[in-house]
Amino acid sequence: MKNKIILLDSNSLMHRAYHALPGLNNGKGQFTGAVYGFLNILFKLIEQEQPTHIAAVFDASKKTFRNAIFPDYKGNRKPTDPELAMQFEPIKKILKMLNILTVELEGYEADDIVGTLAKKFDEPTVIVTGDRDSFQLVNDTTTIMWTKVGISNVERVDLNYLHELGFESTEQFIDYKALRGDASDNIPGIKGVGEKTAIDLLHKFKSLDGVFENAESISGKIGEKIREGKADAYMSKKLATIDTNVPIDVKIDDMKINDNYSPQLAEYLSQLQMTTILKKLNFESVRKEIKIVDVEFNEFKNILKRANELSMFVSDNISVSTDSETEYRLAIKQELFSDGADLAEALNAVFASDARVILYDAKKYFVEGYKLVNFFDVMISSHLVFGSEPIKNVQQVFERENLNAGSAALFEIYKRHEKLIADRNENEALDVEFKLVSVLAKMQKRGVGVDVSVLNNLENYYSKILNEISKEIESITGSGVNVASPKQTATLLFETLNLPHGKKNKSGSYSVDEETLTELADYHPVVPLILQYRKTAKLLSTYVTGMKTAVKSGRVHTEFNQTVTTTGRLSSTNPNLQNIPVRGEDSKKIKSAFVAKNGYVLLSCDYSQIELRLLAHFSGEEKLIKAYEQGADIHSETASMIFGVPINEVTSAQRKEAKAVNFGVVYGMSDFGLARDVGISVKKAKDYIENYYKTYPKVKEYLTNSIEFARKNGYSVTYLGRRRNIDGINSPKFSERSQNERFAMNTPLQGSAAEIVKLAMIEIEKALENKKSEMLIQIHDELIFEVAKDEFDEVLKTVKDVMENVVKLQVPLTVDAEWGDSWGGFND
DNA sequence: GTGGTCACG
DNA sequence: ACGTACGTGACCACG
Repeated sequence: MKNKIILLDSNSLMHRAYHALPGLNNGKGQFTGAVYGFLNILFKLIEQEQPTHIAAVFDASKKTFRNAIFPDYKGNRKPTDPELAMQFEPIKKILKMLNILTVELEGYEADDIVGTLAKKFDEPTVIVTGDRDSFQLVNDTTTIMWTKVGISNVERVDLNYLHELGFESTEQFIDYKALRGDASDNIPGIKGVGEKTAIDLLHKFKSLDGVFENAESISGKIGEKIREGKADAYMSKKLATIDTNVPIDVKIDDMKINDNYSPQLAEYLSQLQMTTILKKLNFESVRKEIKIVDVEFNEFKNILKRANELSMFVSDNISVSTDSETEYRLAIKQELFSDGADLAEALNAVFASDARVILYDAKKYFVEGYKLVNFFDVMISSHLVFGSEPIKNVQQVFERENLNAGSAALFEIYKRHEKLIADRNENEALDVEFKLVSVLAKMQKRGVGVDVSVLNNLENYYSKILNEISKEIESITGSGVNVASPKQTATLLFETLNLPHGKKNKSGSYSVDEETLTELADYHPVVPLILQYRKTAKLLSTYVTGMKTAVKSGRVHTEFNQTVTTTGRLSSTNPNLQNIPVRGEDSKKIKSAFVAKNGYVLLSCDYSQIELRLLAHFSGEEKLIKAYEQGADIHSETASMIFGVPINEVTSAQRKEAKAVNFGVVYGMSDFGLARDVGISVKKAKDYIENYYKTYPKVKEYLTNSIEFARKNGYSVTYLGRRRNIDGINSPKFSERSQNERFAMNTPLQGSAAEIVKLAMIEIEKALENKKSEMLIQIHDELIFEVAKDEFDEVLKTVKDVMENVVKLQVPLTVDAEWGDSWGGFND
């Protein structure tokens, strides 16, 4: 096949695309218009021109050899918009993944390099640019695709085109510029010579040299100006002439196209939410070539026997693949159809195979009682690969990878993710998640004991209270308002009763949340009743009635999700056992319904201030480290420092405020947020924060670094290397940018804490393997066990020991323990 | 299905 | 001038 080269004047194209689509962003604060427009031009031209080689050329710096000739060259240029500037790294990254060579060289403009390459290879070449300067590069083999206006209007510029413009040669085109100048590049040309004069002169004298050879014969004012402007004209010619001898080492093979795109490409494009581009790229090679082979059970088993790696997908059949191209399908016995294999038998065969089994949601199979020895869970790898975005279902994963559901697609995703995770140093994070899968499955299956009679009593108790409150509200207000409806409550309080209103909520009506109502408590007797009603209704519906429906054979079995949170924490659903009330008398009532079985106690072990300790560890702040080493009360310590009082004179109010500051740091504190939480003025809060950072300067430094890291890389990273995408951190919108900065500060702390707990869980599960005692629940920094009384001392020691020593930090980790016959009646 | 509210770390 | 604490899930009303 004959060669054909496409050379992209990338800076010019990025500018064109950016100005055609200036505001285009993906809704996450990332501007993508230039990238999007650039790729659209690129793909259109690839299709149209069918090149064999491509290079994308960039400007390396603003100052070039032209500035040595004329310091003001391009001196009138405004700085590049930051919204455009931030798109250069993404486009280069994408070009790399497309296997398209990017070229840049310090001191040279893109069009010099383009000109050099065009001349060097002497092959049919198409230069893509929005810049008319490059017209001088046109010759018999080189044409230009010129993005005349915007990005969709592309014209082919060849020698004929130049003739039609009135130029007899490319040389004339340069001379034209030497005479006329170029305002946009700040090339002076000859003062007083405009477009028309320049063209007239070139028609008459053919060239710049010709003009000056005959300069004396040009009469009038214009002749004078031309003679005066000789030096300017020749300098302008130098500036306008593209340097085709740039010392650059590119071989033609470096530019060879290769559509074996990087596996990261689809992922990255979908991260930028460039769905149109994704479609255009047709990541369908896998899809198109999939061979589907229907097999019987014996053949199926033979395939399993031969496999080293095996993906499995279950729908109305069970399909397996040992590569991305072929799918072996086994029909499953359905209710209406008697033929086909038994699903359980087929699954057992799969999991008994020596192969690594690639599947979606391994925990589901563990819970169903299958034993998976060697597996790769695509649900979990997706959560890591997608920057810790929540994974909702398998369909979402296939969509993001641009593949159709099937076992071959799962195999393809496995290959992509395995490489990606290794490249991103997330192997350890992945490994921990995989090891945790079976641990969580066991915890779910164990469940926790619930005494339903306690719940029944509570149901009566709270129902009665609710009835009474309702009656009282009705008698006070004279109307049957439904307090559960924020809308009705707002109407009652702010229209009927005319109480002073506070903030509005998102939907524009006045908020009736707890904070607002607490402030209004003294205004009208109905307000405290509403608050009390709400609290009681919550307890009744969520924790009493709701829990009752979740009890199966005396136990509730929550579901722990590994792929929901953005920080790497677990979440708990159906029912959520991570938000059982802990404060106040009612919490004890509810918790007393959770009971240990006969001969056992419930043991709770929780990390003390794990996130603050991680802050001390990561920041290396000596004062914090020392305080923790000495087992000091960190909140009092902080209070003493920020309020400037001796440690033994810190009041409980000061300690409370300092505690809020300490929490605030972990959340990426703002003065406003702290003020609101503590109930002090913003000014005071600002002082506290300032004092805090003065006291612990390395904490400040650490947090700044966390933000800088996210800004530079687009993600935050945890102890084990988990990444969370932080993509709005460069947003021009203050609130969005600030929010992302808080994410950047909080994620490494919350995420690393979550990982430490996960590591402990894995080790504890192993340590308790041959014990009667079992781990049941995880509540972020707390683990709850059902411990056989005769194993108690040993188990407590083991658990505490593992939790405190599972990682080695610059500060000690400490664990507090409580235990009792029920969750509510702890007696330590 | 979404928003408001409130339970937790 | 901007308009906030970080991370979740369940329940209710309402469209």
